[in-house]
Amino acid sequence: MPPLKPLHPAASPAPSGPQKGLYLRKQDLRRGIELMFFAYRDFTGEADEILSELGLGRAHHRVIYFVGRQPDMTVSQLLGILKITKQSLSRVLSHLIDTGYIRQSVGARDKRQRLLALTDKGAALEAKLTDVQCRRFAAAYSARGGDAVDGFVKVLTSLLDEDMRDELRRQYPDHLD
Amino acid sequence: MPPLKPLHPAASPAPSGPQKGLYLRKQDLRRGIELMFFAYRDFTGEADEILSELGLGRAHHRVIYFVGRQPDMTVSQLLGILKITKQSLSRVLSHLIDTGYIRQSVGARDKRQRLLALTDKGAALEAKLTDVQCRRFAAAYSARGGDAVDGFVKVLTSLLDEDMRDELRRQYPDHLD
DNA sequence: ATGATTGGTCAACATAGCTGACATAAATTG
DNA sequence: CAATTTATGTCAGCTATGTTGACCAATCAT
Repeated sequence: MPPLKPLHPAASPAPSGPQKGLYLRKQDLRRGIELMFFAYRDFTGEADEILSELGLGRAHHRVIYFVGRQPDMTVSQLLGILKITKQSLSRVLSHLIDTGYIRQSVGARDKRQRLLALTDKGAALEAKLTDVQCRRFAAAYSARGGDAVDGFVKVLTSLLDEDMRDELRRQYPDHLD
Repeated sequence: MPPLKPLHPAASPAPSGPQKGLYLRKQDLRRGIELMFFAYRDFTGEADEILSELGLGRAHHRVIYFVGRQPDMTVSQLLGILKITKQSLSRVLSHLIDTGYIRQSVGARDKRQRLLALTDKGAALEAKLTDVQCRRFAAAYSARGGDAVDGFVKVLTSLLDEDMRDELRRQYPDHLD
């Protein structure tokens, strides 16, 4: 593949058009868009490989991750986080239960609820997957330092829809908002 | 849906385990993982809606975006950016050509190459889609300020695979590395 | 001329989302 | 208690987007 030409030749000065801040130039916004695309893909890539060897996909990963994050969560809660249909979840969840990664128990307070938790097998996989992703984050965070991490978290938080920002506040009470 | 319990009760003090930096606590790394998931979903959500009304999907968006970014790019270059198979690209690209969003021309230097460019119709859609995503970024960037944007870009860049970091350096010569 | 590169095509398959319809059991409410 | 709502599950079918593998044609480079 022939290499792409740079979008903006090094010689071209920063345009001084009608922008409110230097970081609000169209060019910078597009870089943000592209960074999100590339970073998300690379960030999920390693876990995807591990999963595919086990015949699992990213959808399974999400279930395992969030169930591991909060044992005995209900199906409703999981649906609310993933924002997919119960039919979509059902396929993935059933498979994880059949293959012994997740177990269900009946809710004590409300017997309609199915409380979800990882089995030992599930917890082992969750640890492995979370580990590779945490390593990547730890490397990035270490390389860039606390101030950069702070900015990263702030900007990502502001990219969220309103309701997810609320949700995150509930999840992480000490979340800088 | 009953609200999720916070992962870490507000009362619990920051653990002082064997961490190198405060932002490298397991909790902070997991928040990073979750932020990437939620932010990516929300960030693509608005564009997805526009696309679905036109019978298009995110794959079409990517093609339109990157072709718009660099007119007359070759199929090889596009494949190299998207990192999908040519068969996957073919389906999407053919559709965009058939429906008049993209046009092809034969390479002048190398007649095997098909140079890709947006039609007026394609450019209009690209503008609309990029606009909604840029708006979201502009809002987030403005809300958080230049230092936060700087940290955001730095951390995302460090989350990339090595080769994509090189690629980005080529794309944005003034990219802080 | 030969071989490599660029691009396209056909077929088959897998994952992961979706809608719609329907069922069951438990909880809640009048 | 009866009626309704809620939580969950299930069946059937559709769509979008990725994958392999095989094969072909045009063009370029040696």
